[in-house]
Amino acid sequence: MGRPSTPLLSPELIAEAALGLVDRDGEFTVAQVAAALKVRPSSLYNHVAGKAQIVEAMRGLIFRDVPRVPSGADGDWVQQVRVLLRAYRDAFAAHPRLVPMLTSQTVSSPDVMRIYDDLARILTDHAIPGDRLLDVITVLDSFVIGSALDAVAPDQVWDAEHAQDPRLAQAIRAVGAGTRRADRSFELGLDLLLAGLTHLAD
Amino acid sequence: MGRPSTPLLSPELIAEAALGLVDRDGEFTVAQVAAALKVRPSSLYNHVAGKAQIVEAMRGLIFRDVPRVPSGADGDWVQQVRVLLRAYRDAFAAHPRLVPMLTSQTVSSPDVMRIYDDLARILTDHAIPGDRLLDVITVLDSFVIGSALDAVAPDQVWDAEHAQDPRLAQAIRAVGAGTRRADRSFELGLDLLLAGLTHLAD
DNA sequence: TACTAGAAACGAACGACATTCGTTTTAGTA
DNA sequence: TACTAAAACGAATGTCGTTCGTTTCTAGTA
Repeated sequence: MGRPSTPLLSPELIAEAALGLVDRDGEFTVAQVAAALKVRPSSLYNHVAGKAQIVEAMRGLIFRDVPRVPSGADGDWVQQVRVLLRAYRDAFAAHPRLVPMLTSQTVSSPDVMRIYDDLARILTDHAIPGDRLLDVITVLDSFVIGSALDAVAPDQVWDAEHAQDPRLAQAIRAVGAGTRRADRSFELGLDLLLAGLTHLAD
Repeated sequence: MGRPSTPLLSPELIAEAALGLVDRDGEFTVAQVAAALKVRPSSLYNHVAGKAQIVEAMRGLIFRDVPRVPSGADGDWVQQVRVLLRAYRDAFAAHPRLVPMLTSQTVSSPDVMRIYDDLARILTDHAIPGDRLLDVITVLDSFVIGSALDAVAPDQVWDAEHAQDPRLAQAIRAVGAGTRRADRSFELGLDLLLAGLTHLAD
């Protein structure tokens, strides 16, 4: 009992333990996180304010390693945007079951703003008019988040049984497994949006 | 006590009461729903299996009134898709605080599949190749859901204080209030995606 | 070096909440 | 008119997040 010689907990350790549970079970309880860290639930509250804050810490975790796009990055600007959005989306896709939890609260985490900043710089440096900047970023952000949610959806959503239209039912049967399907759709949407952006830049 | 002469409850009444609470508070408890219906919490379980089912009933409620697009609808097919997606998105936007709850579970509600069916029919009837159909629908669906989530986000997300890039910060300050901003972005994304689809149809 | 303040872990307890079960009353039906 | 099932209720239960007082140890200071 009492304070240990070396701390057993930290916000990062708590977030990592919670993320492990979410990846495995799709949910987590404070008691489970405590058990994973060989600690009593009440101990967590010396490091985080509550369960919601643990979720925010997980958000920080998954975006921490999204690489910045340097000012003089190689490739044309469309390619730069493409790479950035892929990295943004991959951060979600690496922890699919976490995504729904991140949609409940919309906190302006610095880790997310950093991505917006890079996006804004690339777009304004290359032909996107300033009065459209925020709308364009919102469109791209919406698509990425929507795609991330789609990747979580079990293929049950695309259950051929529920489709009235026979061509839709057949298309559902023809398509591959979950991850590949979501990947292909994301790339298609990226192509469509970026092609549209080049027209907007003219 | 005992069974009343005329039933006080039904799945629809329960869903409507819950939706009212979600619109007002952004959340709901079973006890609150019961109180709104002048009933004890345990009574609800004679009509719905649990809280998750109440959420699903709310999903059905908001999509129930999305109009079908008839086979011989007027306007070109791009316009038909545009109208359908707007209606789909408006159904979300009418109850913003409900949207995050709908992302947790992904059940194939018939009310949603009906929208997919119409979408599939319009797209295949007009030039979208069958092997791309499901990907296109997924792209459009992802964008709509992402946009719906964006509409919930308080403008705090677009807080100029957190933006490093000065041009982003200025763009944030220049933009209007929440709802109009989300509407404009949705229309822009719609333009971009539909323009891309016409190229895909060639 | 002795002393103090605060950090960190713990145990106990609380309150909110979803859910279950047995009971009671009434509606519908053979 | 009896019987079955529906529908509302009250009580009870288990889970869960969170708070609080206590204990022990670390770090800073006179």
